[in-house]
Amino acid sequence: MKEQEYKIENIKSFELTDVFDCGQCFRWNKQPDGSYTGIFGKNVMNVQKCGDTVIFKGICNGNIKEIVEDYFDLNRDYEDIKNKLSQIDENVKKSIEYGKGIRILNQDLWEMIISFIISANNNIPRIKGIIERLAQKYGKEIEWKGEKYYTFPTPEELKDVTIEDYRKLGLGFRDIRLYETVHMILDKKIDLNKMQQNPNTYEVREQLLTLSGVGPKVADCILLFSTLKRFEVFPIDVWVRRVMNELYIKNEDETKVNKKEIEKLAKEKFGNLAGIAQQYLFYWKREA
DNA sequence: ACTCAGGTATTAC
DNA sequence: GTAATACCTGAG
Repeated sequence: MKEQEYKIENIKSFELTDVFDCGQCFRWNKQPDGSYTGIFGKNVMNVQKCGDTVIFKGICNGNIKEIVEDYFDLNRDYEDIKNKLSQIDENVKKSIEYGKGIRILNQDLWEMIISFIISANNNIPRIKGIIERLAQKYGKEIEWKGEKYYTFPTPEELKDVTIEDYRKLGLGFRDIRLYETVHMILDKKIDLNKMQQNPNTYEVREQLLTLSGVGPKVADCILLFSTLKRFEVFPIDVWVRRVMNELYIKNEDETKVNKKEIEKLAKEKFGNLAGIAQQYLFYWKREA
């Protein structure tokens, strides 16, 4: 595989920090020069932005233009989405101004399932560390510019990994959950290809919930951030609960806010764009 | 020492 | 059904 490059001029709705630090991905790292380098599938890539020009550079398993357009969701009109959401109210509008460069990546379904199981009751630096060690130990090495990168391990590559092995990687109590889910998928108790084809979000969500370590929040993150791409879901974590309470519900104790109430509110206000709205609100509240 | 972090599974009313 | 409780780990 040789290095390829792809340049887009006058790009809209694309800011590096917004895309990579809004919480949807775990394997992109900021470089000293401000660009980001990451690995997805068998592609190792660096992304830099100068003015309104974005340059994608890396070694790709295919045509870089096609790969980039798919992964970065470039064929979706985020300007239109932002305009629609901005009309809801001033707070949503403000959150969109803050995270105006967000794009929801098309990330591998399997990788998202495993990554978000690891994310439960955990913090981002540690989540990233665990995923990196997992890839380093069980994924395939790819070298680029003298640096080594590791693909996210496939189900097959995790076939013989034991619960103890996971524990050694620092997974903590999530070790058994990961083990069980890996084997449920290997045994085709859940067929990810079929899941990918199923347009019924409710059914897919129910299937995800049968996986060990996958509860409502993790299921919704998988639905939103993977290639399943269901924008109508609304993952509720501590930050989203906080921002929704502050903006709309105004309960004294945010921890006591009912999830059903938040879900209902999100559906009423954001409809089939709830997931994207969630991302702007989450990022705004967490970073700002 | 102690709290906290992208929740989930288990147990108890 | 809904409400409490434990849970690895490591950074602050």
